[in-house]
Amino acid sequence: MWSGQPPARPVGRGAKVRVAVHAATLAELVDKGYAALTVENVAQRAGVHKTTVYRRWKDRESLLIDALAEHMATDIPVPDTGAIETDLRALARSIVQAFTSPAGQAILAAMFTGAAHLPEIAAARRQVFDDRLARVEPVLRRAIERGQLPGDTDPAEVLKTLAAPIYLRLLITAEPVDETIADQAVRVTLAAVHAGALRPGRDDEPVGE
Amino acid sequence: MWSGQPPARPVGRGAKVRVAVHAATLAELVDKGYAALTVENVAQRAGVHKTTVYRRWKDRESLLIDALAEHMATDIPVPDTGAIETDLRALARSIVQAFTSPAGQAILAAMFTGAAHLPEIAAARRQVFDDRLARVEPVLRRAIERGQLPGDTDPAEVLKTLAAPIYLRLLITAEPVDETIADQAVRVTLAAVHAGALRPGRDDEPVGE
DNA sequence: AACACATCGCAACTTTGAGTTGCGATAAAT
DNA sequence: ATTTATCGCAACTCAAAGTTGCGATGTGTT
Repeated sequence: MWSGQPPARPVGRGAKVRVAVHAATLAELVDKGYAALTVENVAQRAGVHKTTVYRRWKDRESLLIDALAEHMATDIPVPDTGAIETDLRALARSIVQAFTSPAGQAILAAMFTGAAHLPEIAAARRQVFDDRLARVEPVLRRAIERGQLPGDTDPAEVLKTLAAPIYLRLLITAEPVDETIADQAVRVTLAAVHAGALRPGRDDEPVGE
Repeated sequence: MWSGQPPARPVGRGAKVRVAVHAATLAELVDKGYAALTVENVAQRAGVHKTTVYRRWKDRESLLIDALAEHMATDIPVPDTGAIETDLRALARSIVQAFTSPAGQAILAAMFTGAAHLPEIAAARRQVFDDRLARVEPVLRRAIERGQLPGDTDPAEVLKTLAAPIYLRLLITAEPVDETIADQAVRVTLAAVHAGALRPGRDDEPVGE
């Protein structure tokens, strides 16, 4: 939305304001929460006037989405240890670590429970997940080439199976989430893979009837 | 919060207002969304004045929480077919059906993505999940007694493993959710159970190192 | 160094919805 | 028929979103 070419000549001032407001937005989000996130407070914290914020961002939601999107754009490490078990464990633990810090909690709340009803943030959320999926897919491909996973394993399904129990605890049951949970997710995922339950497009599998 | 004993004598009028406002709240939620849910609109839709709403509920959030809690209090069917596969499939499909209707979508959005940051609704959400867990636990107990599941299977873990991939798709990846997903969740869960990955409190299990 | 122009600060708005208060009207139980 | 809690109504206060016009400031150019 703001990734267009910068206005012809003066490119100097905008960048600083941009990062200052982004930082202030996330900071306010972390210690006030989404509900109490006012544009005035963000502006004041950024050392900038309210009007300036509205000149750069359409409204409050746009600002928040922009700040979250930029924060989420940090690359995640893609493990390559030579064994699928340790690779998956690293992935699961990185999810856990990303969302258990105080900042992670606040961002999670805003990202997945705060402003989620509007289509833009839903799209952003989906895109974040898709990006990570694409980035991590080689891990599964290599495991298949090594013969550690069945050849018809669906990488996307594996990663969803890995992530799902973690997000369930983060978003719904609100249990403490730690490496124990991550490791159990790995065990469940590997059991499912080796049982052939994560192959693509198999809607005709027996389920018990 | 409003389950106290009714005021001594006149108990007639309050009940009708209560259900009317509840219904109006959910109706407004469904076709306007959480963001556009105003007390005035709810009151008007319920054929009641704004002030009356504020006399019964502390604020907007309390009203919404109360309405959602009452709606969620409907009992879900507890399957008992004699086979764990069909029991689990029925459970998974009931989750899918509960949240794929238009009303279910709106309620999901409010319950898990709309007003989730405040502690009361987080508690309500957790409680709803715990309730269903308790209600459904006999299904797993019977399966263990029948010898269809290992004796040290953790019922809570089984149900979380069953529900997690469905919620992931509902809340994060926003994929279409149908019986196909439910059935795959069953396959994954059964694979995990039979591999012994869903036993209680086993933090010392090998994961690949 | 001086100019030009975009951006910023500032104050004064409008609008909207939350939540409150006092009073008169209404409906239910006795 | 009377009592009493509840409801309708209007008139508030308050906070935050979002807007506008103008003067001040900083940035890149000549």
